[in-house]
Amino acid sequence: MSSQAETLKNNGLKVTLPRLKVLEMFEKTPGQHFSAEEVYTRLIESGNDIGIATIYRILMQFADAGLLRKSNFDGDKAWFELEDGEHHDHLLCVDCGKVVEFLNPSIEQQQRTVAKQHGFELLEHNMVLYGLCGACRKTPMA
Amino acid sequence: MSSQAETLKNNGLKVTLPRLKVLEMFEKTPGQHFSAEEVYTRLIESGNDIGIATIYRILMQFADAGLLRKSNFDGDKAWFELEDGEHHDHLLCVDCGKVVEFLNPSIEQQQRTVAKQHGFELLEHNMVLYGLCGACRKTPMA
DNA sequence: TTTGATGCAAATGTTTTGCATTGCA
DNA sequence: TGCAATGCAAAACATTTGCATCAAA
Repeated sequence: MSSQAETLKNNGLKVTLPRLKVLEMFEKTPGQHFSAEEVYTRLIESGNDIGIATIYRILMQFADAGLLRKSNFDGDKAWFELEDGEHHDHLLCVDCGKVVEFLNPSIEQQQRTVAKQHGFELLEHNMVLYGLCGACRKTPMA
Repeated sequence: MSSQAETLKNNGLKVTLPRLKVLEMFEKTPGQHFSAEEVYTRLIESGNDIGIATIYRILMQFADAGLLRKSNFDGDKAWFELEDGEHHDHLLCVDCGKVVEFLNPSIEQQQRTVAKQHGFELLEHNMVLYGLCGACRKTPMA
């Protein structure tokens, strides 16, 4: 049995071809983010016969199972990435779309403090920093 | 001329009835957030004749002009609030939807540091903390 | 075999757009 | 008057869902 099949089983998901293909795609490209549409296009182009609805269902299941992480970079469409077990936030270049993952313990600490100050129990958070990456700062858009 | 008319003019926007009504609605309820649909419903219920498309156009213009601030609490619809000139982030109760605004200089500082470490010029950021407010912690959902 | 997964198409919810009409300056 | 703003309806877009079919256990 493939390692992907093992992963699915361990997460209580029945092993099916579409699920294997989606998981495989993410594991082939560690550290990258994809929208549902992108996952769909890639699989279709790889010769797989799969529907966009199935992609959405699988991505949601994987996110629920903790295999994938779902991010919403503002009002835009949702992006998915492999969950590496380690929480992190995102730094996004508004020019080229480059995404950098980071983890800042000091910020995480302060977030808990802020929540506490307002009587909240912090469950999770979403933080995206928008800026210009080194390359795009040197070559501004025409 | 009304103060709302002044505000519109000062921001390079022609003074029209729909714009006045939208601005007035926000200024009447400081510190509150509304979706486009909510703004629409409120104005209709106040006896105004206005289209949803106009609401969207006006909200976008106001956000561009810096009069309003647009927030996307995850993949959900967009929310708008009066821009008070002071940047702040949001703390949201996942149960009752209560929104608390906060500003934490230490986090803001760390964000700049993180961006710098990765060679980015920080332009802006989006941060939403999700949790349970005091009231909802005491009376968990059935 | 039997239940759950899939694919398709249609429905949904939010937001945007084309276009004829209206209304500020 | 003239051009921008509006209202309506339709389009666009991401996402979800109903349902008949298919496939994994």
